[in-house]
Amino acid sequence: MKHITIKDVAKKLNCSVSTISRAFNDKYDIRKETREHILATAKEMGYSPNPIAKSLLKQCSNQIGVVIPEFINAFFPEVIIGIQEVLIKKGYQVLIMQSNESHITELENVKTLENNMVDGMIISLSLGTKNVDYYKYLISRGFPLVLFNRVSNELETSKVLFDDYKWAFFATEHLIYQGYVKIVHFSGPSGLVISQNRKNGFLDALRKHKIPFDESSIIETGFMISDGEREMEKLINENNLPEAILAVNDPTAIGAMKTLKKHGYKVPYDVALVGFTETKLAELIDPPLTSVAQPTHEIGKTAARLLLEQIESNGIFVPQTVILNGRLNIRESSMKLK
Amino acid sequence: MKHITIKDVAKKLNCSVSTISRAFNDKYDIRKETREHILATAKEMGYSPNPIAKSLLKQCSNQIGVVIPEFINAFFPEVIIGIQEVLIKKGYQVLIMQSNESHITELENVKTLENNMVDGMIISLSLGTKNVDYYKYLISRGFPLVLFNRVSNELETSKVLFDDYKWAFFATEHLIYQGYVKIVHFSGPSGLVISQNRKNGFLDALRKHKIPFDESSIIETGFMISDGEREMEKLINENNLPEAILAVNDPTAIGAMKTLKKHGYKVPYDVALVGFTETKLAELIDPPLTSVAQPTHEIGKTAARLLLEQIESNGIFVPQTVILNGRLNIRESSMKLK
DNA sequence: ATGGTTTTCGGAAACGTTTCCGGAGAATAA
DNA sequence: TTATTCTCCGGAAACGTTTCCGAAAACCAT
Repeated sequence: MKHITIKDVAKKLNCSVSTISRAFNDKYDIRKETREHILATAKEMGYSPNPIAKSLLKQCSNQIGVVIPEFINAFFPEVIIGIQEVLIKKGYQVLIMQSNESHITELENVKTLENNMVDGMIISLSLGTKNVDYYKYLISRGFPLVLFNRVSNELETSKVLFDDYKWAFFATEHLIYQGYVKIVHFSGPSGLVISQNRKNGFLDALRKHKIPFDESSIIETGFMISDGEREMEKLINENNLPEAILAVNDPTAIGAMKTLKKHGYKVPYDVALVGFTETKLAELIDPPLTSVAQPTHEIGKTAARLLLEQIESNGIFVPQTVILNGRLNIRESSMKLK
Repeated sequence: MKHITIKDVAKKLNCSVSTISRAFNDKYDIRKETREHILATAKEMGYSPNPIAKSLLKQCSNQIGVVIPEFINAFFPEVIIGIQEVLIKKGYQVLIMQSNESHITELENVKTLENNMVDGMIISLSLGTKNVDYYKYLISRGFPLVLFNRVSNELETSKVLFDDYKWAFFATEHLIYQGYVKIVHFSGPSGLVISQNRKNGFLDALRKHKIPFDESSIIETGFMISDGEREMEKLINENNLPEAILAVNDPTAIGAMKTLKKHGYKVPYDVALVGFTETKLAELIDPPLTSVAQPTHEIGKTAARLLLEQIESNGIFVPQTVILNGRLNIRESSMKLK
C-alpha cells in the first residue's frame, strides 16, 4: 500500500534527498560513482520518482490532453493513434476525454485537463460549441492548443485541416462525369466549418458544370449512420429520389445505403453514393463505397508535432495551419453502369 | 500563465487558507455565511482547487486507469464508452492507454498509471502477456484491479467475462443444423483463455453431433482482418475449402470473406461464415455476417461497477467474476441455401 | 603555506492542498 | 458570577519532489 519515496532511499543510503534527486535528474554536481550507486539501490528498492509531486513543483505534468466529440465512428480513434505515436516517444502521456458532442461536457473536460496541469491540448470541437471564449482565454495566456477537424475561425492557434472544399469538389465532379445530374448533398451541421467547406465544394462543382440546383439539393444532417438512415427514409417517403448523393461522411452514406437496400433500391443503379472520411467500412460494405480518404494517422501525428513545437518554443510561437491531402477512392457505389 | 491558488483567495478575503479549504470541502466547522461568501468570491476569481496538490496529499487521484491492447477494432472503444458512462457520473476521470498487444508497453502503462496514483485500473491483457507477476504484486497490496475479456486464471481479482464456450458451442451447432459438415475454426492465439474457451465450445459441439474433426479443423490466427485474409488465402491455395468457418471474431471472419470474394467464391454458397464479438460491420457487410453479439457497453459498465465496489469497500473485498450473456445474430453468411 | 577555484553534497524553501491541534470568543449551565 | 461546552477560525505540518544557497573538502597555482 505504501509507496517508496525519495526519503526512504535517502535514509537507506545515509544521504540527503537532494543527492538522490540529483542522481535521478542527471545533474552535473554529483560524483559519478555516487550517482550509479544511488540508481542501483533505488532500482533494487523499486523506487521511481512520483510524477504527481513533480507536476506540483514544476507546474507541468508531461501530459497532453485530447478532447474529441465522440468515440463511435472510426475517425477519431484513428487520429488518436497518430497522436499517441508521436507523443509517447517524446515521453508524454496522453489523456483522452470525449465530449459527446456537448459544449458543456467539452468545457468541463478542458477545465479538468487544465487543472491537471496538462502541458497542452489537442481538441476537436463538439457540435454544440458556439462560444469559444474559454479557448480565447487559454490562447491569450499562451496555453499550447492545437485544433483539428472541427475548428473555429475565431481562434488563432495551430490547426490541422483537410482540404474539404477541394475534395468535395472533386467527389462531386466524379459524380457529374459519371453522368448523374440530379445530385443531392447530405451536408453536416451548418455550424461547422467542415460542413460549410464541403457544401461549398459541392455547390461550386455543380456551378462549374452548369448543373441546376436549388435549396432541396442540400439536406442538412448529422454525422451518424442513423442520420443518413433518417434523411434517406424521408426522401423515399417523399418519392423524391435523387440520382446520386454526396454524403458529408461515410456513416451517413452507409445509413443511406442501408435504408435504400431495405426498401429494395439498388446502389448505384437507383441511387449512387459517395462518402467522405474513408472508414474501413467503405471497402467492406456492399456495394463498396466510393469515398474521400482522409489521412487520419497523419492528422494525429501532425497535430501532435504542432503541439510539441509550441510547447518547446518558449512563447515566441506563430500558429500554423497545416492542410493535409487526401484521395478519392472510387468504388462501385458511384459508378454509372449501363 | 499563473494559476489562481487557494492563497490568492485567502489573501483577498483576509482569512486563512484552511478556512478556504473548509469552505470548499463542506466541513462542519465553518459558518454558513462565511462559506457562501468564500465560494462566491472564489468563483468570481476563477479559482478551483488544484487536483494535483490534492492527489499528492490524499495519495489518490480520483482517476481510473484503463489499459487495452488495441484501439483498431470496435470492441474496446465500445467497452470504454460503457466504463466512462459509470465512472464519470461518480466523479472519476478515465485515463486510457493502449498496449499495442505488447507485454512491455502494457507494463509501462500500468506503472505510469500507478505512479499517477490512479485509484484503480481496468485492464484487458495484451497478447504478449505471459508473466503476470506484477499484477500479483498489485493485488497482494490490495490495489483495486478489474480484468475483462483477456484475463488470466492466475490472478485473483474481479473479472468481467463472456461465456465464450457456450456461445461458440451454440454458433457451431447453428452451422451443424444448417447441414454443414466440414467445419473449420479460425481460433485466436492459443495463449488466451478466450481463445481456448471458444475452441473448446467449437470442438464439443462437433463431438456432441458426432462430426468428425482432426487437427486441420483448428487454424490458429490473430484478431485482425489481415489475419483472416492470410489464413483464407492459404486454404484457397491448398485447394482445401471447408464448407463453413467459425471465426474467433468478426474481423477475421470479414477478412476471410474479403478473400473469398476476391477469388470469386460466394458466401455462404461456397463457404459459410460465422463471426464473434458482433461489430457494427457485421450487419453492414455483404452478405450480412452471422455473429455472436457481446454486450460491449454492459461489459464496460460492469467492470466499472466492480471496480467501484472494490474501491469503496475498504480492504474487505471478495473478488467477483461476472459472466455476461450474449446472443447469436443469424444472418445470411451462414444460411444453407438450396 | 596561502589563497582561490572547483567539486560534491546537505539544508531548506517551495509547489497547492488538507487536516490536526489549539485558541479565542460566544453560548450555555450551574 | 464562574465554569464548561460549543462554534468558528488560524497556524502548522504533511504529501514527494526540485532547486537554490551555502559549506566542506579537495584541488590547483603561486
